[in-house]
Amino acid sequence: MKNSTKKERFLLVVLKLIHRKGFKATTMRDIAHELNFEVANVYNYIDSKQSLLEGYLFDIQDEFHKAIDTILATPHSPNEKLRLLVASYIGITTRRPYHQALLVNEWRNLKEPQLQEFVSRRKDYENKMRGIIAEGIEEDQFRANDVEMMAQTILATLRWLHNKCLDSETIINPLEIEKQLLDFIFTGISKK
Amino acid sequence: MKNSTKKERFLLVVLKLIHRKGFKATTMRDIAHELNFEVANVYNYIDSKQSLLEGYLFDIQDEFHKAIDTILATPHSPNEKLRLLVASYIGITTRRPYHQALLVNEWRNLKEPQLQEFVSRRKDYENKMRGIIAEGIEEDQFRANDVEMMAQTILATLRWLHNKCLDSETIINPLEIEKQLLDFIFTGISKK
DNA sequence: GTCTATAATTCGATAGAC
DNA sequence: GTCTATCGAATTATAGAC
Repeated sequence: MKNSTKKERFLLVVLKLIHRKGFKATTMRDIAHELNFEVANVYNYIDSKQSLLEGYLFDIQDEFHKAIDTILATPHSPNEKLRLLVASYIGITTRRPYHQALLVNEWRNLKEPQLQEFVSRRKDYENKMRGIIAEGIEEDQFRANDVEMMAQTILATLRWLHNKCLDSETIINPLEIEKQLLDFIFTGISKK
Repeated sequence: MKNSTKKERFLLVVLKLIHRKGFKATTMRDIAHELNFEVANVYNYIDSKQSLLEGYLFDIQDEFHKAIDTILATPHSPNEKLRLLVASYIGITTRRPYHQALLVNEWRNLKEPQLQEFVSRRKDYENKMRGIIAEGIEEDQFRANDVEMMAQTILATLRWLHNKCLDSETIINPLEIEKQLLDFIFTGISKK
């Protein structure tokens, strides 16, 4: 039983290469060299350089969307939903840090109409997150601050995580990260 | 009295163009077209496309370093130093959002040896910030969490700000942002 | 400082043989 | 699926006239 196809191995090797060099700076020749074959062969696996990027980004974006939709479908309190959302975000990031790094760093390299579709879908995600926060404020669980800024600030803390996953020399512990991040988001840095 | 030289106006126009299109995607032809003259003329203002990026990045990076060094030289408590640091970060970002956006989004496009110099200097900044946090933990002002994660998480919330400055249709109020962000960083999202 | 013209290189992608 | 060979376009940068 093989647990990954040839194409899946291709995609992972190239993903790491693109992460290292940046999407624009990674040429088809770089990709071919990394796989020890010629440029023309790359086109056995993909249609174009652009479609390669699109594949990575919409794939990981979908995973984030499925996660938030699952959480929204639960009957939990806003407080608990936000905790679940943070936990799911950390889970995806620790499982697929290279995809997440690409999502954060390279989405600007999409071309129309994919760029607009990507931004629109991201906006959907953020709106759902704002919904949770707004609900929490209504129910007096969260402080009544600017909802948009709250959502973006929390997302900013989460969008940094892939760096820790990829830089860290030791195996990281998602549960430990989850604890620390939830602690920070919900009660801040002050001791009391 | 003119308050900006011809070169300064050139740099600002090009900075906004690069912010809009991305550094790699912005060609010398794009720059020339934006300024209504020919490609060769661009080289009257700059030596190369790379040196243009280096100029922007090290300029704004310097401003951040001067700010943190000024704060470190004060006799304030760690708590107060961190508040001042956040305030200064917000100040720089609201004053120079395009530079800050470039700093966050395009530093990867530096080439060696400038890339290494940039990363090294950024590490210096982060170390100084960790110092403030570690001191605050020692003095029992901050919770004893992972210092590195605390620093990076706070930085992540700050590194998002330029988006708000540049996207917002209304004039933003730095003091209002400062209040909200300090509130979040120090006491989190929870009501109580 | 502005232009035309072009050098020198690199890029993504394809044709066609095996 | 893999190769050689190459196309056509785009790139940064420079030369030299005005």
